[in-house]
Amino acid sequence: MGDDLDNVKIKSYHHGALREALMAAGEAVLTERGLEGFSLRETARRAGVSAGAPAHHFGDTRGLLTAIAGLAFRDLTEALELAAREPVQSDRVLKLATVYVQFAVRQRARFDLMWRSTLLDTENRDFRERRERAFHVLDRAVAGVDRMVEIPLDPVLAPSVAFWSLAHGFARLAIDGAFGDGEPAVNRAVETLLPAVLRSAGCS
Amino acid sequence: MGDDLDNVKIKSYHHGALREALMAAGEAVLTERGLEGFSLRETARRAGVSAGAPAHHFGDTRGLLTAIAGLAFRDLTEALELAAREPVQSDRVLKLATVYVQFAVRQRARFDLMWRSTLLDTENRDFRERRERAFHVLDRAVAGVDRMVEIPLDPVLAPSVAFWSLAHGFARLAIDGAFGDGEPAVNRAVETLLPAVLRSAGCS
DNA sequence: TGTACATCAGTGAACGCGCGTTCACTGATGTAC
DNA sequence: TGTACATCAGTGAACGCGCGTTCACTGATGTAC
Repeated sequence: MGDDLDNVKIKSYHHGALREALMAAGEAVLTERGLEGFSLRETARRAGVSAGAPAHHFGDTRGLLTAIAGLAFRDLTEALELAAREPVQSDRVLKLATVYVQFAVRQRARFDLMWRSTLLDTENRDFRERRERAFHVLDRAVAGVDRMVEIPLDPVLAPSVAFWSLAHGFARLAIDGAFGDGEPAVNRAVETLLPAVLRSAGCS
Repeated sequence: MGDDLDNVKIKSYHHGALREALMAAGEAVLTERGLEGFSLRETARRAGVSAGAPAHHFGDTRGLLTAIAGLAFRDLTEALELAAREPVQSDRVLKLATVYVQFAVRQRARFDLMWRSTLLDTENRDFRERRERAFHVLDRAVAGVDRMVEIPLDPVLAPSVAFWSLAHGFARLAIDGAFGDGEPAVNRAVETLLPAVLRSAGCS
């Protein structure tokens, strides 16, 4: 049922949009099995394609994972940009942090992947740009000014890096069960503890 | 050379202290290969013992990793306790954060392991106690009071959790290359950026 | 002090597993004339 | 409009790998009498 509609082009030697299909399949595998359980073969299987096919589009596993991580950074940037529109500074910071932490909690495997640099090609231009952009949005929102910085090592960036570290650390601790195991405990932490934490850090 | 001394008891069917030897070997594997590259067989090999031997002491891989993680938490607690002795509040916080971040940076694989709960038996009593104790030391040092809390979800703990998140997030970002790749970049971040970050967060 | 016996802590061989990658191949597509 | 040909995007079988765990076994240790 529904097969007729979905399989209008029942089968053809060439897929047409395999690159996108593989990335989607890869994200599905990540979601279901977690980053530790990821496998290229399983991803190919889900995309309905042989195990050798991905090589044509991504070279190897690292290539595919890097592409997926890049997309995740783009999504995070978009979510942060939306939160950055908040006109009141104190509310903005809380919103920004909440968005960051929610992103991590709700899309755990993708978030894990974004930072597991041993599995990624961190020299990849696209990846680097997208990661950089995420930090810039965050920096602009926190500092209230627009500036161009290559690597966040300048002390001028301290407030932004402080906020970033806080949100990132809270997200990781929540994900990794430091505030209790299971979804309910994690949600409670995000809802009640996170605002208190931001307040006590003088962020609002 | 030296073999005579090291192998006084050249070989005996029973090892005598295999449990400890396996944990040490496991830590060596972690250090050399990283958490992703860990393997039980390799650990047994290094301890000079058959692949089946660890089962007698740890049950399975998870058991061994949990024991190693517990030890890491104990070490972290000790390091934090030392830093907590600092009498001046502002210096204490900076010292505490530095110790936390240095621990993560210098013993990356162990630090990774401590939080990779999918690989650990988080129900293990010893492990839970040691993890809890690390947070307590941190809480006491930051809040300046001694209190008993089970799970850090109470808003009263907000300042401690804020500090914890900040240190944890900074450590992770540094480790994962967000402040630049390679040891020199990471060290520079810890030395110059971290103090600035703490200052801007009103921690000193 | 000696002996029987239970228990403990190892061995080593085998099992089955899924993995990533390679490679000669072939079917489909697009392009030049 | 038709044809030859290059290029592209797949197949599927095979390779070799190291892994964690199991299990019947055996050597060593400790204990009871």
